[in-house]
Amino acid sequence: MGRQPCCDKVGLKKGPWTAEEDKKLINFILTNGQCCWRAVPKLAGLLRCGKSCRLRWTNYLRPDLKRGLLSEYEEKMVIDLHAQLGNRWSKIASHLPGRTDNEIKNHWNTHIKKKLKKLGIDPVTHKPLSNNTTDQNQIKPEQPPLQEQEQDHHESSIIVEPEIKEAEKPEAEDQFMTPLFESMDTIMMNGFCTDEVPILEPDEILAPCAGDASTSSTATTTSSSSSSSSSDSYSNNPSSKFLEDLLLSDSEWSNDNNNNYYSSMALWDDDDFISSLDMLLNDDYYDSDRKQQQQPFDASLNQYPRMIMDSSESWAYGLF
DNA sequence: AACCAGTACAACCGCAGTTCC
DNA sequence: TGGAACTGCGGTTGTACTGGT
Repeated sequence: MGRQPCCDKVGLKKGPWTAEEDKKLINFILTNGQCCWRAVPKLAGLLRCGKSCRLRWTNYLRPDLKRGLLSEYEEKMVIDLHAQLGNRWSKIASHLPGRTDNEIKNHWNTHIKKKLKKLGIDPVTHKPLSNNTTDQNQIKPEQPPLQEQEQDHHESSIIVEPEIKEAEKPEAEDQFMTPLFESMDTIMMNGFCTDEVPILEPDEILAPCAGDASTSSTATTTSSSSSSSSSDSYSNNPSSKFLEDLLLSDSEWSNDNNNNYYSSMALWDDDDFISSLDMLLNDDYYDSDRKQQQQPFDASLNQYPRMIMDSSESWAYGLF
């Protein structure tokens, strides 16, 4: 017997999600938590496969996601991490709270690659492009990309990140930071590391899964098996404490970032999240107060992705 | 106004790893 | 211990949008 396909294919919807589907999914996860994605579409009344639901949730609907372009700081972080980890987007994403692997991957392919090339840096090897030629293929045979080098490490069981003990990660990663970006190093040397910024797990926000709250967090994209220890430590703490700490940090960060990006971080405390979701799930409420809902947000700080947003869809984006 | 090429990003696909029985 | 089920990940595709002509 072959493996059962992830979905029946027949009769299942594909393509862009509608607001109605989003609502159903959010409603379901709100009441049931994240468990058994295969069963989600059936139970939630969606004509989607479980995989599609999971992706929609982790990449788009999760309340702890940041929306908008990556800040300059985040970009540098991505570049630096990419130099160390290669195309392991989920690992990279785990260092950037509120960002998904998909988002980072897209941003890399559409923005960062070009920027690096403009700066004369090979986005694959993270080394200066040859002056003689722009054909990076001529470099490759002599100088394998860091990514490939790391592959070799994997093959010889010398794995960069997985072998780093959780408690040692911040220091350990400092060692791996390349000097490509002095500012990054400076930040790291000053004691800031994204590993110290806990990733807000959905189960810290949402009502716990009826079945097993302890496992619900594993369904998030950013909570890979190597998700930071800090998130673990915070999972036992009230999220209000976490947010308190985080917001304090944010205010400091925003002073260091001209664009005040972090002031727009969409992290919610428990009460706000639930009440706001209830509010937003109610079209009438949201439609009538949409302008008011959006007022606190500076459009320049919340550069939502270009989307088709009619009045029935925009409720979802008010979340972020 | 219409067309077209380039861009950005959501979503899909298929494979690999993990868990469970 | 092996296989099925489930989940996560990275690569790729599809399509809406933008800007130029």
